[in-house]
Order: sequence, then C-alpha cells, then structure tokens
Amino acid sequence: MSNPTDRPARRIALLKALAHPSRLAIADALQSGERSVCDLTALVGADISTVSKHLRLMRAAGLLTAEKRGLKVFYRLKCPCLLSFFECVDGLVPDSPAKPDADARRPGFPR
Amino acid sequence: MSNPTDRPARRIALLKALAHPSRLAIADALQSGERSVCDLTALVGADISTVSKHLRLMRAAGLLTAEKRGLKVFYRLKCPCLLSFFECVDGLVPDSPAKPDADARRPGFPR
DNA sequence: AATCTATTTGGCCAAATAGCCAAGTAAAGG
DNA sequence: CCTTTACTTGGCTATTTGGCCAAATAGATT
Repeated sequence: MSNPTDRPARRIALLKALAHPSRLAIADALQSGERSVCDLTALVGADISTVSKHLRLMRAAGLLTAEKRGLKVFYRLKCPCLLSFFECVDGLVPDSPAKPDADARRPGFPR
Repeated sequence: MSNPTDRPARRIALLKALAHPSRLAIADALQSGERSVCDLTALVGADISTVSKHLRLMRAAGLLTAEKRGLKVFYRLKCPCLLSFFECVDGLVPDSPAKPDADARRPGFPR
C-alpha cells in the first residue's frame, strides 16, 4: 500500500486521510489557508508529534503540501475543492442522518 | 462513535465505509445493481462472515440498505451518485498520481 | 421435524492505527 | 557555539480493525 499507483489504492489513501476526527478537522481548518504545525496542534489538542504524523499521512496521500519558512512548517491543501468534496460526502446519503437504517444492528434483522 | 449524529462523525463514518479495498470493491459492484452476500463474497474472496461484517458497517454508515428475499439478503446502494463521488475523490488531487509529493518521507524533508 | 442453504453473530488472534514520550534535526538568535 | 523554538522520527503501548472459525438464526425443502 506504500505507493498508491493504482486507482483504488489512491482512492483509499485519500479516503483514509480524511476518515479521522483530527485529520478531518485539520483539512477543514486548512480550507481558510495555510497553518503551521503548532497552529494545528492547538486546534486538535493532541501531542505535536501525533499531529506531525497525521500531517505526514495526509501529505503522502497527496492532500497536502508543506513549506518551511524560518522555523515553521506551513501546511496547505493541495486541492481547492475540499468544500465541494464535503458536500459530495454529505450528499452520498440523502435521507435521515441521525438513525441511518436504524435496525442495522438488531439481531435477526431484516424482518 | 456508535451513532454518528453530528456532521463530522457522519462524514467520517461514510469515508471509513469506503476506505477499505473490499468495501470499495463492494460499493463499486453495487453500482450495477443489488447483490446477495454470497455474490459479494465471491467477488472479494474473503470469508462470508467477514463480508457480512463489512456490509453491516457500510449499512450502519448509511451507504447501503438490505432486503431479505427467500434465503438471500440483497444489498443495494442507498445513493445513486457513487460514481460521481468517486470522480470527486479522484479530483481531490489534481496532479501527479504515482509519486504524490515524493519527498514526503525523506528525513529532514522540507529542504 | 430434519435438513439444507444463506446469513449473522460471538470469540479469538493478528495486523494496522493512534497516541505519548524521548531523542534527533534544523533554523534563528543571542 | 549555545540555546531556544519548531518539527520530525523512533520506540513503545494501547486501541481499533480485519480476518477466520465455530455456533446461532432464518427461511426453504423434503
């Protein structure tokens, strides 16, 4: 999985890169412009090393770029279209948000 | 995380539901219509119980619905728009697919 | 009712992921 | 050159996820 050269693997890497609360929050924050690692650390409230690793993963997935200026490293979204992507995600499931197919975990479910 | 009632949690559940090779393949297959669990088991080549659990997860995320007819349970995509969603995912990162930000794992990377 | 097929569930183990801490690197400033 | 600030990396545990097997459930068939 290290080098996602085929399409499914790249899709999976991208989806995984956003499928975590801290990473989603990071991506969301970066929509309004670049942020340094410690900005983002303050945002998500985890250890800076943890955040750094999240950023590395997102970068490897192709979501982010990094630029070092002085002591700080600024991360930036590579794509301009995250907002519409989120709308696309939200639009995936049109109807009831809170109880998605509520009986999905009842034993002996379908009837 | 069990009942994703807030927006980020629902987004994450949806993204996770697709961020796995078997589940992505299942979603892809269901684009051409409903399939039974053993159809899908043949498709992904894992134990049927494993596939059943993948399906449960995807269903809990709100991606799928299930309908039992006779002995079989048929799963179907809840949304009609998966294809355009995949295009949306692919479009997230416009440029070079094979080596996304190649120096992302070099030590002391930015310079 | 006994059996067969299709599926779900529970239990358990292995692998992947996420977290923290400590140590290392890099640029800036004294 | 020593220190400080900002990050990254390595190492270690803890949690989560994925997978298989065996057992349970459900409807169809005999």
